[in-house]
Amino acid sequence: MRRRRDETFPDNGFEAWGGYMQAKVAKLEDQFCAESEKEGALSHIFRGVSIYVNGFTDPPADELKNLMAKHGGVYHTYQKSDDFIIASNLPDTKVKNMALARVVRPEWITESISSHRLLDYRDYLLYKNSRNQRQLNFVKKDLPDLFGNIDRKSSIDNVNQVIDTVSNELWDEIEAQVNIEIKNDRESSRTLQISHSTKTSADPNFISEFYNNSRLHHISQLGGCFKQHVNDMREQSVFKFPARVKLKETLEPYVPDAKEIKFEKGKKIMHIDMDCFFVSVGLRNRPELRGKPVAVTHSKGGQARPKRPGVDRKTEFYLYRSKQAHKLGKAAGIPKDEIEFESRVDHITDEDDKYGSMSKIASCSYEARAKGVGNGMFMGTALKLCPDICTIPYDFEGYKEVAYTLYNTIAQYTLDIEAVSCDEMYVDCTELLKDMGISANDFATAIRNEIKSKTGCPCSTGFGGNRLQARLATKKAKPDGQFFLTEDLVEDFMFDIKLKDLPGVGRQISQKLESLGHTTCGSLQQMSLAALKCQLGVKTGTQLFDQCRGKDANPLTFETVRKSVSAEVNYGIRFENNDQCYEFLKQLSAEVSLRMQQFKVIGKCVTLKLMVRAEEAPVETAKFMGHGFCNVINKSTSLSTATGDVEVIVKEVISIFKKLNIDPNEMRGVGIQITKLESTAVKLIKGAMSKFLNLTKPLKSDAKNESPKKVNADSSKYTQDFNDQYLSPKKPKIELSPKKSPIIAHAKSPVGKRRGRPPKNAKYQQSSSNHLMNKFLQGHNVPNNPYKDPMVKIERTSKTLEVKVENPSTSKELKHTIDKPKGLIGLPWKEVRELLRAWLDSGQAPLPCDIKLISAYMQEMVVNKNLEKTNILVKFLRRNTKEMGNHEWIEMLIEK
DNA sequence: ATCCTCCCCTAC
DNA sequence: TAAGGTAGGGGAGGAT
Ligand SMILES: Nc1ccn([C@H]2C[C@H](O)[C@@H](COP(=O)(O)OP(=O)(O)OP(=O)(O)O)O2)c(=O)n1
Ligand SMILES: [Mg+2]
Ligand SMILES: [Mg+2]
Repeated sequence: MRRRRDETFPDNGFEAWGGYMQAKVAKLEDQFCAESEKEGALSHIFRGVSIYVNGFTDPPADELKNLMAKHGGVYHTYQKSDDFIIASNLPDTKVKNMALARVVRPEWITESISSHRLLDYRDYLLYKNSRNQRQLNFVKKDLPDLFGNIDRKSSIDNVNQVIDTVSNELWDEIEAQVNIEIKNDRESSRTLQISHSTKTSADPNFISEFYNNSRLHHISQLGGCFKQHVNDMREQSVFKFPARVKLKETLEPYVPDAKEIKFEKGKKIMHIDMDCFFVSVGLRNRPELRGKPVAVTHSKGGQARPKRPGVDRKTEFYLYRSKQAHKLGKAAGIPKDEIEFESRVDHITDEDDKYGSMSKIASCSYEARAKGVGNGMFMGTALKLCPDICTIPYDFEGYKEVAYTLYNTIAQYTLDIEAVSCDEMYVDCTELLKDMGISANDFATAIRNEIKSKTGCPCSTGFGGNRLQARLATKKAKPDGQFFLTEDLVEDFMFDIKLKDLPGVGRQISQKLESLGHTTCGSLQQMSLAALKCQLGVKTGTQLFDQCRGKDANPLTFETVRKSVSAEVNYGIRFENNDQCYEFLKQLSAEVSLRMQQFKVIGKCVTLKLMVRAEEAPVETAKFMGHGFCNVINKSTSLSTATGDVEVIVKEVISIFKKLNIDPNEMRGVGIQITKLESTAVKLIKGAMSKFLNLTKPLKSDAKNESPKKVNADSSKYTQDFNDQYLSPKKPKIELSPKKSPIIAHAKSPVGKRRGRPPKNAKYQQSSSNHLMNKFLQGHNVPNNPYKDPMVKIERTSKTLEVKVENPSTSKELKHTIDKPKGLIGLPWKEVRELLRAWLDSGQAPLPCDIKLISAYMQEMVVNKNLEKTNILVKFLRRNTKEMGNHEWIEMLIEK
């Protein structure tokens, strides 16, 4: 049973159409003011308050708009900088990108109205992070302290002047809280209880609060976003790179000489990675810390604190070590007590010691590394190695911005990019360098300068004949350097490389190899292929055999298909009863489901992962609110049909949970993963829409046209909002205004890999129309792509489609489409927009069926009262078309 | 042989 | 205090 143990406006893609949005916003606002005065307000409690509603809310945006009007507030259809953002259930990827201190639950509005006064919005923050969190909930000794806290709060928080002007009520509110606080203080332990409960999994906002502060969550999400970003760029690009010309102009003419650097097989693979990424970003506005040992961490460090009762670090650390010893013993065939090894937990002292901090260092400067400090290390350990280390806080916004600039800088020159993480990628420069006729060295220098001047952060690059060489070259180049691992250097270079530094060789494998007597590549070259396979398995053995010789046959993978969606929390999990468990599972399911909507997938296999305190482990964990020493249980269910529905997921997950029969008190971690994915995205080929829709239908039904209408509808509305806010700029010019949130997080359907190994799940591939699409687009992979605009690509595509598809009954199907033109309806705004743009760009005369599709779509928009967007569309169409007949018709519709 | 489930490992 | 996520490759061993 137990296994082993602003630009005020969001970039919605229309801004290039002539400053239309600004005018639009102003006009809407005027309209709105007039309207609300006319109606006679019920109260003025929201005077001076403006809101912007993001995503789904209860009550819905329309309702909130009414309420604001009736109570003296302002509702913005598009976000302005002073707006409070009203939201109730943002997925976390979205969360990262907002001014969290202003994201407020809709209850703030409704409850303010029902209590006839403006309540403190801080009590309704959707996300409280440790910095702006209201301090009142925590234990305070005396009043002065408390008030001091509040004062500091208001200034730090940038508390809106609105709040200050209505401060009478605010102060009433604070006084009330203070009284409660005093009362609680008298009943001494009560207060502790309260503060405890806001910090664990039992608290309703725990998940958001945790994710909001989790570095690993952030880098994971960002990494995913950039993979998608590359997919998207490649999908939409015409593979022309004007920036190449500009760059070349700035360079000295290149004279190829005999000593020109050569890489293996003529390939020129670049790897690029930001230097101590989080630190570099943090140092941009802390120049006084440059040159010092610096670390990014949550803890201030160096403070001894009282021991929590029940903590037994010795026992817990012993368990970690013996588990590791056991593994090693098994791996190397040595009795486990004879093994010597280093554990992460070796140098950590007790909590009441100044070296006792178990806060992790996300990234540290090279000055700190010189003293032995490393990423992922405990703060306590680091302090011992480097007592004068300075700590700086996280800046997730900043990381996102810099990462985005990094990617877009490279993308100006080529899209042959494999995204690795937010600070790192591989780039196939073979075509690029040949086309530009410049040297790898010049390109590296130029690109690094460009990135540094745009972001203020240094990076390093390495070049080689394959990905392994490029990556090792980068390591050698760091910090702030570049290195070219040319063919003639490879052999000597590899000899001294530590096995641990090979990508894919981590703690377990390197320690195992060490027990076999190998620490370096040169040494491992002695080992036979057969022996390696035997020790490490066929794949890993073969890979390592090649790697230690500097060989790597794996090509870069530019485009990726997602194979799983998951969410887990292994921090702060403490339940008192089963109901709390269920509630948490529900919330986590909702998170997973939202992410699935975002990625436009549904899935067939639900896996629940639990971390449960091991029997021997102390109840109180060494790390505050950590998971401690645990057994991990994974249990999955296969569904007969794929789903993305929260209810279904919750049901499965709870059913698994019940079967496992776990004591809720012993739970330390929970995760939900969905695999066996299918795409729900209706993939559009730009232009020739009707034809495509016809042809897609058979494919879609083949693919089990299961995507429930409900999910689909929600998803498209959700995604639409999402995209409106976060759509990434297409043109590099946007990079000039770094204020503009650089978001890459918009959802796109997965696209089949163009290179690399075929996905295991062939069904998904076949069933996805994207696969077809992708196959047909391969022409764009060729250098010097002759196609000038998206339309050409499309025509070509649809022709191919016509040829490929055997079904001859095109005309019949076409009729079908005209009769039931739901083709565009339900598609995300963004896709429709792209489609129309491409369609108009083509200059192609609209076919009657296309017009019908658009009309139907707009009609639907009107029905849904989505007038703003309809209006935008109409104006856009009018500006860009000479054919007015159909649009007059549409306008008639709107006036109705 | 091939698939499935559970697990381990790695990377950022 | 502290924020130990997430996706992918791969292997063992049982079911088919
Ligand atoms: N255990 C880790 C490793 C990394 N990161 C985060 C912080 C890093 O800044 C970022 C990028 O990881 P890198 O491996 O690229 O490390 P750095 O960029 O910090 O340093 P380097 O100069 O070696 O690339 O990911 C983290 O939070 N925890
Ligand atoms: Mg880095
Ligand atoms: Mg990196």
